[in-house]
Amino acid sequence: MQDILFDFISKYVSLTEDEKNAIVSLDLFRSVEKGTTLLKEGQNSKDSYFVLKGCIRVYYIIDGEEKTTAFYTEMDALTPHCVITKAPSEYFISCVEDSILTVSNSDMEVEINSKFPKFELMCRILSEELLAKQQIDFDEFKTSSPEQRYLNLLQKRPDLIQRVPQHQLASFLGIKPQSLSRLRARILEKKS
Amino acid sequence: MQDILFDFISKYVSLTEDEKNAIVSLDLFRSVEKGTTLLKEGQNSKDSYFVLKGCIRVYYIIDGEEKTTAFYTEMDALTPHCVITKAPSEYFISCVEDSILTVSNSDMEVEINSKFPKFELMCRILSEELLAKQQIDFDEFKTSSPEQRYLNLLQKRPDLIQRVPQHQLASFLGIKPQSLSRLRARILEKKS
DNA sequence: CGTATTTCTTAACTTAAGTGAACGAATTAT
DNA sequence: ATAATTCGTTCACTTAAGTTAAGAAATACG
Repeated sequence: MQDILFDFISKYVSLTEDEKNAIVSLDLFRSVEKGTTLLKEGQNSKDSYFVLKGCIRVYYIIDGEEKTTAFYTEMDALTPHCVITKAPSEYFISCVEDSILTVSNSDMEVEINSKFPKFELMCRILSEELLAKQQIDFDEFKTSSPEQRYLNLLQKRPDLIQRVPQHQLASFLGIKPQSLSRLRARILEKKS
Repeated sequence: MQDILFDFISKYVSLTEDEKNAIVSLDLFRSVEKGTTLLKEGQNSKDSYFVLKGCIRVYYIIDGEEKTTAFYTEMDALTPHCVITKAPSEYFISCVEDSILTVSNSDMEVEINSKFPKFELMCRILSEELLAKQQIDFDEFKTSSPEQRYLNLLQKRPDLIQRVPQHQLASFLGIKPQSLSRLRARILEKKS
């Protein structure tokens, strides 16, 4: 399981055995059950996550309704907004499936980063990359219709459509569950 | 003018006079005329921008139509996607107004970052912050209607609505110019 | 195993966005 | 200065998403 983490890190920097051991000794690995809430609205957590296996989601509760805005699966890293701003969280994070994660505290990260400049470098490259990637995702979202967004998702993350409940997918696509059902029926119609 | 840049930097790290001089000696400042194209689709630029004064925009040309997805104004930093991925740009960047920018080459940045670890730290903090901020923007976009998005923009960036052409604003809000006109008329109606 | 709950789909109706066209106003080019 | 183009708004019409409600399917749970 640890290998997944080191495979991921190796895309950015190369680690010595000592450095790898330093990471392992932090004891970051956690198994979490489907349905577990990792972060609640209003909380002031310092934890960041990296998904080794499974799926977690970010959602808001607006007017009593759950609005899912993001899914994180294998090899995805998530630093919640509240960790950066040190303000209470505006959203929830919970497990869509039984998952294995690393959970790292931001104090811990500051310490590691100052001890190993290599991590600082990795974090910079990683967040620049994530920022650029997310910009493209946002641009695609803005410039396409719900139907195009669904077809796009089908191309880029086909697994999500299988493993995630429809009503969560719907808000992820910026529409209502009923509209997603209808839209899918429409697409099937067109194909035939 | 330089002070704006140093004010910005001081939010993240504090610089010595030597370090400030090192930056000034890079000769990053550029005046650009309204309408100037800074980056074209297909180009492989290494330049990043920081807006000291004015406004620049990111837009795609999709089926012959301009789709504006982002505006950068005073104190905003923009590293184009192609600089990160080293692939040809998918979008254009141009000046909405006469502007004063800093333009920095990524080779230059690598050099500075290795010379002054402080910059590395600043870049990491900055991109983490931008990533978090953009995530919230994306979430708000997903969870609200065009009308709510317009009202939200009116709150958060009222200047944009004044200084930017309507048809560019429209695609920024994910709709057509005609829909933006109608939506604004609808809001005025409601108020009275 | 069966009941309760949640989830997904369908349908009818409402509301808002997309489309194509027209027109005046503003901007730009010559 | 004038012509040409671009821009913003309005309108009528089309299409798709929101809403409300109902029923079927899947899932959770005692």
